[in-house]
Amino acid sequence: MKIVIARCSVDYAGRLTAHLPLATRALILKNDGSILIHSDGGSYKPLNWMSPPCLFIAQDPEPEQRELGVQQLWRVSHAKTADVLVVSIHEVISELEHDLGEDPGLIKDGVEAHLQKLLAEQIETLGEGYNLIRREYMTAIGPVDILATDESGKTVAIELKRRGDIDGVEQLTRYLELLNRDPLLAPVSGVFAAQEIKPQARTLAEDRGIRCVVLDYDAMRGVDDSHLRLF
Amino acid sequence: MKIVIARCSVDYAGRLTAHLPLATRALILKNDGSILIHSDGGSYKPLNWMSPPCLFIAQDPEPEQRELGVQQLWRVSHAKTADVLVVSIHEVISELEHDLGEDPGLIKDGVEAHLQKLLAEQIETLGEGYNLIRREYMTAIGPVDILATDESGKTVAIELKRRGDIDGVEQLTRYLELLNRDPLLAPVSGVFAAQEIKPQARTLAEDRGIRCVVLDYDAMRGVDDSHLRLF
DNA sequence: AATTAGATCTCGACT
DNA sequence: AGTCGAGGTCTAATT
Repeated sequence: MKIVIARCSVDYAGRLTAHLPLATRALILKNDGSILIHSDGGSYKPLNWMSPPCLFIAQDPEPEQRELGVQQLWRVSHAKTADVLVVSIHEVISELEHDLGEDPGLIKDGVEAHLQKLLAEQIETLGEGYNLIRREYMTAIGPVDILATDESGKTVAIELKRRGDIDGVEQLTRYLELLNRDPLLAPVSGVFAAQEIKPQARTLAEDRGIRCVVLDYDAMRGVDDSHLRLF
Repeated sequence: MKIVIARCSVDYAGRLTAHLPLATRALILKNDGSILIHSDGGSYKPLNWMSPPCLFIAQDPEPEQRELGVQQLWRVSHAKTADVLVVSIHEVISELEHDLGEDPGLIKDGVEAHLQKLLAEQIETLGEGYNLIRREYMTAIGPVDILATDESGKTVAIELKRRGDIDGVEQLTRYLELLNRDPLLAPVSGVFAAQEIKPQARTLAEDRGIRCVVLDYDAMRGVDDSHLRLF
C-alpha cells in the first residue's frame, strides 16, 4: 500500500462522469492497483475511487498539461468495464509506502440471522400459544423466514427484517399468496416483524391484513444470556 | 488527517460486534475524530470504521494489556449511539500527518436523472406517436417518473430505473392501480424502462401486462449532443 | 429533524 | 458466473 498526500484534480468516467477540482487530498493506492481518494471528512466512502480488478499506469503529462502545473498523471482503468479514473497531480506533499500483507479478515457476530434465531427460540413473543414449525421454510419463490402456528393452530408466515420497509411487505405478500394455495397449510396469516417498521410499510401491511410486530432486540438478547461475552 | 501504519487488533461493538485479529493495517484518522481501518485489498469499504460525529481518545493500556504487547489503546466512540471502536496498537510502523483543509467536493454528472431527461426528450424511443405529458407526475403515493400518451392517445405511465428489479415493477404496479382509478386518465398502461431488466422483473412485469423496454444509454446520449465535453 | 429512494453502492450467500 | 438480499449501509433530496 502506498499513501500520497497531494494537491490534485481527479476525473472519472464510467457509470457516470465526475470531477474533483484541484485541492489537497489523500490518495491511497492498494497493491491490487485500486485507488481511493479521501478528503478529511465525510464518512468511509471516498470522494472518488476505482475498484479492483484494475490497472494503474503513471503517464507523462502532455506539454500543455505540464504548463498548467501537472507534474504526474495517474491513469487507473478498470479491467472489465470501460471505467477510467485520471488523477492529475500538481504537487506531492508527502508519501508513505508499506507492504501490509494479507489480512486475516473480520469476524462478525450477530445481525438478522441472530434475530431470526432468537425469535424462533422465543416464538411466544408473538403471542401465547404460538409454536414454531420451522425456520427458513422453503417455497418455490424462496424461503419464508419463520413458519409457526398461532394459539388456534392456524399457520402463520413470519417475515423478519431489521428495518421494516415496503419491500418486506411485498415479499411477505407473495409468500402468503403462494402458501394459501396449499390446502394443507391454508389459511395462512402473516406477521411482519422488525426492529423498526416504517409508517408506509405498516399502512400497506395492515391494509392487507398482515400483523405488524416491533421487536426489541436488546430485550430478546437479554432473555437469551448466551451473548454474555466480555469486550 | 493522520495516517498510521501499525500492527494492531480491533474490536467494534454497536449494531453488531466484530473483531479484527492482530495484523498490519492502515489506520486513517480524519480531523473530525472519525477513523477508517483499511487492509491492502478489498474495495473502498474499510475493514472497520467509526463515522462522525465521534470522539477519539488515546488511552493508557492496562498493565495486563501492556504485557500482551499493547503499546497504545485508541478508543473511538460515537457521539449519539453507543457504538464504540477500540484499536489495540502493538507496533507503529510508520506515520504521516497533514491538514488537508476543506474539500470543494465532487461534481457529478448524469445518472438516473439524466436518463429521465433524455427519455423525456426522446419519448418516441418508446414508439411512434408517443407524446410527453410530463416528468415527475405527482400522485398521492409519489411521483410517476414520466407520464405520456401513446399513438392512440391513451395514457402511459413510465417507470425508469438504471437496473430494472422486481421492486420497480411493484412500484409501477402501485402507480397504475392508483392512476386507473382516475376516470380522466384511465385506462393507463405501463412501461418499465431500464438499461438492464432482470429476468424475474421482466416475467412479473409482462405477467401484469406491463411492457418492458431496455434503454441504450450511450445511444440516447449520442442523439443528444450536449454531452460533448472533453475529458 | 425525519423520511425516502438511489448508489460508480459493497458484500456475502446461494444457484 | 450470475442473482438476490442485506448493510454498522452511505448520501442527497424532500417533507
